[in-house]
Amino acid sequence: MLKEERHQVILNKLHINRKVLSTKLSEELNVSEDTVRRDLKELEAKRLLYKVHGGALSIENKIKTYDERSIFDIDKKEIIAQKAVKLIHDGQVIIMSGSTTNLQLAKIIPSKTNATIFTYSLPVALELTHHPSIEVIFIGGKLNKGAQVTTGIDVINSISNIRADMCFMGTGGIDTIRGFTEPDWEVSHIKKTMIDVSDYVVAMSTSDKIMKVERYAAAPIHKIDTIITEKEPTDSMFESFQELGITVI
Amino acid sequence: MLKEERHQVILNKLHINRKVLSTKLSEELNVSEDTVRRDLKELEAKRLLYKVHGGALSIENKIKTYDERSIFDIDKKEIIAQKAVKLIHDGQVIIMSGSTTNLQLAKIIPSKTNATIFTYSLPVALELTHHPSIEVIFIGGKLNKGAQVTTGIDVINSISNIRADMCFMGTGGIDTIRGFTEPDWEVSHIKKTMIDVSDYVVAMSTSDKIMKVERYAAAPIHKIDTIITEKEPTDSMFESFQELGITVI
DNA sequence: TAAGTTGTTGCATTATTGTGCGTTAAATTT
DNA sequence: AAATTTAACGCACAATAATGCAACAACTTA
Repeated sequence: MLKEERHQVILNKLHINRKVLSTKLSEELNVSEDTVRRDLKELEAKRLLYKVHGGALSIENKIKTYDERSIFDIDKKEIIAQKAVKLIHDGQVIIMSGSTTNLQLAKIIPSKTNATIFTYSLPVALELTHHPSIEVIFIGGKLNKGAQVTTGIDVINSISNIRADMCFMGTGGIDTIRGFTEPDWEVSHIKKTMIDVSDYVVAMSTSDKIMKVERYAAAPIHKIDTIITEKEPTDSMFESFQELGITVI
Repeated sequence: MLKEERHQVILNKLHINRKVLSTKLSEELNVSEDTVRRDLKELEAKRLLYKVHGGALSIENKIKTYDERSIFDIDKKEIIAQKAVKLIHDGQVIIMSGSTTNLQLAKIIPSKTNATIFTYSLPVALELTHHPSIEVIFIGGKLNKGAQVTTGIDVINSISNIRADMCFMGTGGIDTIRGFTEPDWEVSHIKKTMIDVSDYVVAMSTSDKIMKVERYAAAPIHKIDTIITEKEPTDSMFESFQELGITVI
């Protein structure tokens, strides 16, 4: 493996995971830790990462305003994204909501994938900017600064004009009785619309959201086709969902 | 095997595998490694690949790594932004286009300023995300990945529904006869629409764009109210514009 | 046709680069 | 403070690159 290749692998890993460990890299790349260190040193000199004891951290952490360091459960979300990305196929029209899980998903879509993605999330759109072949349509509207997504009636109007094969969304809570719920009224409406225009609905959430009920209903449970969490689908907590015919991954 | 043939083979391999090794190529093409190196050198000069120790990688990879695009003339653009920010007042509705100058401007808007800003630029919107009081409306549409802005008919439609007090835009070229021109057809249309719906038009550009004419007309010169460059407004290059009643800052 | 011109290739030689290892120094953890 | 982990430094060795030169072929010109 060429040096440049290693560098790209390292940067790629860093982009997805926010950090890399020298020891792990040494194993994965089949080179000595010395070489890894030299690689990191070079990349640091180019300001593409910054080195710390034991490895390196993504420079984006420092620059990006959107504070990705504060993402909880980033490893769980990465697992979820890994499962979700398998559902994406060429030619699909996909809607993605504005969760950090979706951001992780956007990062790992294979570069050969050819699809159309609608989103109202600034970070997701920015991420997809680096993808060579995905067509990205941004759904405009009033910007919610905290979540860095657009909201409001414009968003709902725009979405209702879409006809999507699939939608991926983060979730406030999923419950067998109360269905899919959100803590924010606006968001619940947007997601309701997303679900209405999508043939296939994928709910992504960490397992702590399962059987949790938030204030505003977004959709009854039967509207959800697939639930993705970081746990094994054989976990007993999913039984009642599977009985309702929902696929759990 | 002729040189051109080898070149084709190399590029082909590169397209498939994303990398080639000098040693392997030497074997496969039945030429010395020296020749392979010379081939790679030539192809690199033509920007068809980039050479590294041991072989070469496809050019797309390089671009990815080159993520941090160096902004040209950043100091000039800062000066322009400093001048422009003085034109912003509370309560205004402003449209900002997607230039790096506008990004600089977005960065320095005082936190006490209270205004509504429409934009179709991802970086500008992201930047304004930190501003405590500006209301940001993002104009959705198909995403142009290179420039990180939305384009297309949706953008034009959205803009034509706005009524703005002021618009700030980067410019391709400004000429007393041919007016305000752009190298990109789509962009020229978007800017034309922006100008139509704005009461006051501010053109921001580095001085090298003055008297330059690009391919597509965006607006006749009398539609421009103010021109901002990094130079002093007393500079002789602005005389003809001032005679036309345009303010130069 | 002969001589010259140009471009391509391979080889020998000399630099440069990339890598791993042993040792010592620094940082981190216990 | 001691033990452990990680980093840094110098060195040796191998792989790769650059350079100058000579051989050769294809073509042009006298």
